[in-house]
Amino acid sequence: MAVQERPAEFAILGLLEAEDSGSHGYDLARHFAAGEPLGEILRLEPGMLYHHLKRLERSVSVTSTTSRSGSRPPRQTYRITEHGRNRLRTWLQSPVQHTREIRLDFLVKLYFAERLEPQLAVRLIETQLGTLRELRDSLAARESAGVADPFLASVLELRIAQTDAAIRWLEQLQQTPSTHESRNHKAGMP
Amino acid sequence: MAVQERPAEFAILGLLEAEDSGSHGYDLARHFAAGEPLGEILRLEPGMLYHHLKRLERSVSVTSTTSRSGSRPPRQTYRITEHGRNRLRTWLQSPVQHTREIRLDFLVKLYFAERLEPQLAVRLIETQLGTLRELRDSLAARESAGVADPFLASVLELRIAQTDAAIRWLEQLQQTPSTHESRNHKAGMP
DNA sequence: AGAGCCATGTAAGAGGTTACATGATTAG
DNA sequence: CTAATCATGTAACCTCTTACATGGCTCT
Repeated sequence: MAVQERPAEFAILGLLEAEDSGSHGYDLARHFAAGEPLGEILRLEPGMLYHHLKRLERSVSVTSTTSRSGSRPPRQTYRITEHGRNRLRTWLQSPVQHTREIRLDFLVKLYFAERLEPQLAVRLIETQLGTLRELRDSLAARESAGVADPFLASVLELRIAQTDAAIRWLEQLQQTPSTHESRNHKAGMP
Repeated sequence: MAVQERPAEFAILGLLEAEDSGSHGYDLARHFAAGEPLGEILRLEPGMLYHHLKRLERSVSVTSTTSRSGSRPPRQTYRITEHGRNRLRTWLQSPVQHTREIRLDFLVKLYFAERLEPQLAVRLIETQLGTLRELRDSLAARESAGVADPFLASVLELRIAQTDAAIRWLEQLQQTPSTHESRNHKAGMP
């Protein structure tokens, strides 16, 4: 697995971006539970969630403040930083490079792009379509150039079929734009 | 990742099944290098290869004999055992349960089924088609039952599209049967 | 009083990546 | 003589999964 993917960390950043007042671990955890839309594509157990929060703090993408309300156990309230916001925005604008990443990485990007700034989602779908079309064309070129091994030919056909399916799905997304109300839409992320 | 997947170990078993006289690590490694058909779907670095061989030996799926030929460095020659043969055959007959496993696990199964016993590949394609069609139907049922969240509806549509693409690819495989000569075809695995 | 929720973690271990260690032999 | 190939591993380091530890609060 390539270094620097970590859709989970960007998902956490995305949740914090939508919460001006910050959020704490247990609160964030609910979004990753079964039944929640985000939980349907990305499951995150408490252990890993708290681990990611520590990592994000180390990379200065979030800051935390300890607060005890009454006699409850103390909470770590996390807020996204300027640096975190920049990383998030860059990530949300970058299409995934491989068809297999559509299922997880791209869906997470789409989820937050739609919720944070619908225009971002429109552009993301466009650039992702461009990337996948290039990929499809390069696969098709390899196929028509002739593949010696019949097994490898099948593999190529599978990849083309999966990529085409993703392309058609994206085209359909483009035509039936999200009716999602941008409840958390802010004037614009920096 | 679920326990007990390890397509890499079954790939090693598959290679050993085709070599009556056994094989050693460095020899096996060549099959997993770039350029080789197997290497196109499953890359295995030396470190992991030797690690898997040790594991397979511990689980009595293979046995090893040390042999030094001349003054060369001593080789560990590995041979598949009866138990290993049974595990391999069971694995080759089991369809994968998720669409995302088509790209790796299923392709490895197909690769070895075709090479070891073409009839096995025919049956594997059939049962895999059955599994994927059931999956597609259950996804379609959930879709027509109505999904509240529009984002989740998109996710469902993507999964259906990817599953359909895999189904059509398998149907095409079925119609244009492998012309692969069963060079290593034996009377039949036990 | 007990169940379950709030809240944050640690521990153990499976599994993988990358790089390097070692040392002999063969090809140019 | 130098580089590549043969041959087998170890070491360090990530990531993720699963399970559990801790302790207070709230609801019935």
